[in-house]
Amino acid sequence: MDPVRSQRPRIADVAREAGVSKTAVSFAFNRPDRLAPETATRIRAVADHLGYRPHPVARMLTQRQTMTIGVLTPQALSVIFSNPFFGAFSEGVALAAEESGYGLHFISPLQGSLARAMSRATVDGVVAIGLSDGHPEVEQIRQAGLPIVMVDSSALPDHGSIEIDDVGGARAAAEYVIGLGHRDILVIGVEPPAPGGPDPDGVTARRLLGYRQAFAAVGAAIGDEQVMLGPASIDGGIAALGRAWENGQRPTAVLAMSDAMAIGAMQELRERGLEVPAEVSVVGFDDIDLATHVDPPLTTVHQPIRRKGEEAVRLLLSVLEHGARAKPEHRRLETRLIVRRSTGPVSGHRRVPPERPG
Amino acid sequence: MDPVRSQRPRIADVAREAGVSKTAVSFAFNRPDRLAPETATRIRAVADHLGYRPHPVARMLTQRQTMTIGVLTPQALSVIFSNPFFGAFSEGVALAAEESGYGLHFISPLQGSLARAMSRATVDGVVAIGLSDGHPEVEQIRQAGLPIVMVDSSALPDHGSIEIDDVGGARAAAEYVIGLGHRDILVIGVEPPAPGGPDPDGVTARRLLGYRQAFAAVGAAIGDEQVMLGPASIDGGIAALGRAWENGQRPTAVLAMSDAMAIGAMQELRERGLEVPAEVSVVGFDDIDLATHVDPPLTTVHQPIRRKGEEAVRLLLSVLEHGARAKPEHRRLETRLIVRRSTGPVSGHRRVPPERPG
DNA sequence: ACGGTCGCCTAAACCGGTTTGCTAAACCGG
DNA sequence: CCGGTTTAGCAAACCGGTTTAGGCGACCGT
Repeated sequence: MDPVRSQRPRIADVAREAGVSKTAVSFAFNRPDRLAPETATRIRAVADHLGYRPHPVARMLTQRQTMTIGVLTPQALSVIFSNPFFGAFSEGVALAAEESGYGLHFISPLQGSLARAMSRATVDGVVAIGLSDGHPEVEQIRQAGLPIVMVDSSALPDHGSIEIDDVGGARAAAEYVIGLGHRDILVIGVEPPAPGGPDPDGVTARRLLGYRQAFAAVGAAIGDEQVMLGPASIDGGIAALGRAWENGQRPTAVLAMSDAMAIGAMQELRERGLEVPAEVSVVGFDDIDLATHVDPPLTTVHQPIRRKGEEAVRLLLSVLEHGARAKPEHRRLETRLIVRRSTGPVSGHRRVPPERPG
Repeated sequence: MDPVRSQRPRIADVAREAGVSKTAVSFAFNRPDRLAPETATRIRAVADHLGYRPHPVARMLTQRQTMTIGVLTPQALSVIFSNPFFGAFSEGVALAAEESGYGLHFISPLQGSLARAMSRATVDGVVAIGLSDGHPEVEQIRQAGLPIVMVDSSALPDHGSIEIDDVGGARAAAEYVIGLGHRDILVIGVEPPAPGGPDPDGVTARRLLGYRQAFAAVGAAIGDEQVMLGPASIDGGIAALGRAWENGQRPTAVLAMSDAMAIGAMQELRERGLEVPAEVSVVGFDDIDLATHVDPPLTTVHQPIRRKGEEAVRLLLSVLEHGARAKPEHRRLETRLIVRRSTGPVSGHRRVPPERPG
């Protein structure tokens, strides 16, 4: 018949027990200098004895800050965590957040609705990755007055952003295989999150542009049938390469927009009896840790994934601390081609002539 | 001279603007049935026009729930995200959380203090992975009245837990290599998070026990010099194998407690001119996705990583919803050996005789 | 005309803290 | 002994919502 009144001790309980006011208790925790030393000590002792901890939510409410930053992803976390790229990005984010004493809250569509997830989230600011500008949630966030830093989406002028040189990186990759003599190419790309055609401004579009620029420069074109999209995972790469092959594509080089997909493609090539790089060259993108550890080590376009996460957080924190007066910064990080052993000169002969034999 | 009074519209603003009470506005959002339909519509229109969203923190405070679950890790997120195992585990956690409408908050030591991080965190419950029982934070969490589910630590009776059969899995792995004729073994283990000796109850200890049981059954023993610890990553595996080799160990089989480490070990073996599995067999633990994709595909002990995350969350949610009256459940998931191609019979001869030649 | 329902809406209390005046006592120099 | 300054602590307002307990008028049956 006694349902344990008030599970958790409140500040008033401590105050009563210690024979002081709530204010005193609050001071004992937050501004001990405003209390006689021994009073502060005594209050803390009572609090300890009662097992009292200030309720974090109540504290957030009065202080108007949560000491938490949100990581916003347009895709479900359950799919995004399977991409090693995201793991590395999160490392960077976590590093910067932890060292500044901020917690991390991952925000992804709840029951299909990113908006619903956003309105529940208690964060001081948001790092959004891969969220295209048009996305309605961006508007919602701005209305909520939350600072936001966009990663990998072309920037809106009034919030910070971190980008990489996607076009340049892709172009470098393509130029390299062109230099090796390759002209028959297959592009394996990352499917945009929203099923509704590639977002015109997305990563995929920018990298494709880079590839196309390089080929255009030597008078070649990349047709749509040479571009295969899929999810950014090893299995996605396997599937994409498989589909291309079934469609009759017989490239001498594969340009993948993600290392995970490149690794899948290599594996599927081997499965089909093709040697990498002797018969087919493969280039990835991202330079995830794994890229050096596969066999053969993957030629790929390096981007500073962890640093991207770190800088995004630092940009956000600078806005949080200096108020919105710091005008939004747009930072672009470099990419560079890393040549390893998954690429080689085009072989003089084709084992399986693509057209009529003889 | 007008610093934008009240950045964000409050419920009182909406009430005034719509000419109703705060209560009515609240009802318009939460219990429209208690209002005349057209009143509710009008209020919502006004709210919309003002760009009003209920403040999530205030809402949390009155409803006494945050709709958020915490994932507690004793290590910094910046190190833990580099382990593919954790990515897969998070996938499972995210899947179950998202489908129930819960958000995810990752809790890791802030500036070195897990306790500080915990007291800031606004969550309804906690899934703790790899937190040994003795950890003082467990006590803190209980005092805070937060439900908790422990993953991979031997259970305290009064909260739920998810475990796997570490001992059995390790024993199966060891028995298998014993059956292949191997007697010269190297164990590569996961270094416990806290630098202070292996926790006697941790995963590492349990798996080691399994290995030892199997070898004891054939009258062999695994000496301490045959056990090498390191961080659970590819590089950790490389380093561990390297160190063992420098110490003069010449095993014919390597038992690793993590696939990432096993992959690193394989790579380092190849680096040193040894063939896997012809000259040295390698067994992993976990069966991460990558295990099928390396060359050769890795023989390993499978554990249902994603399901572990899912079930932990479901256990937690059932406590959250049925109150603490549901008595804590302890669930143990199965492990099983998956034989792939990184293991083979011990070769009859040693290329490099370990002792005096001839 | 009257008591009883019902439908719609509100005032006030509450969630659990922090913060802003303010008061009363102690201290201090002259 | 007196006016002024510190010091220690308090009451009350506030953060931004939700929820309880009614109030009030319209409608209804008699």
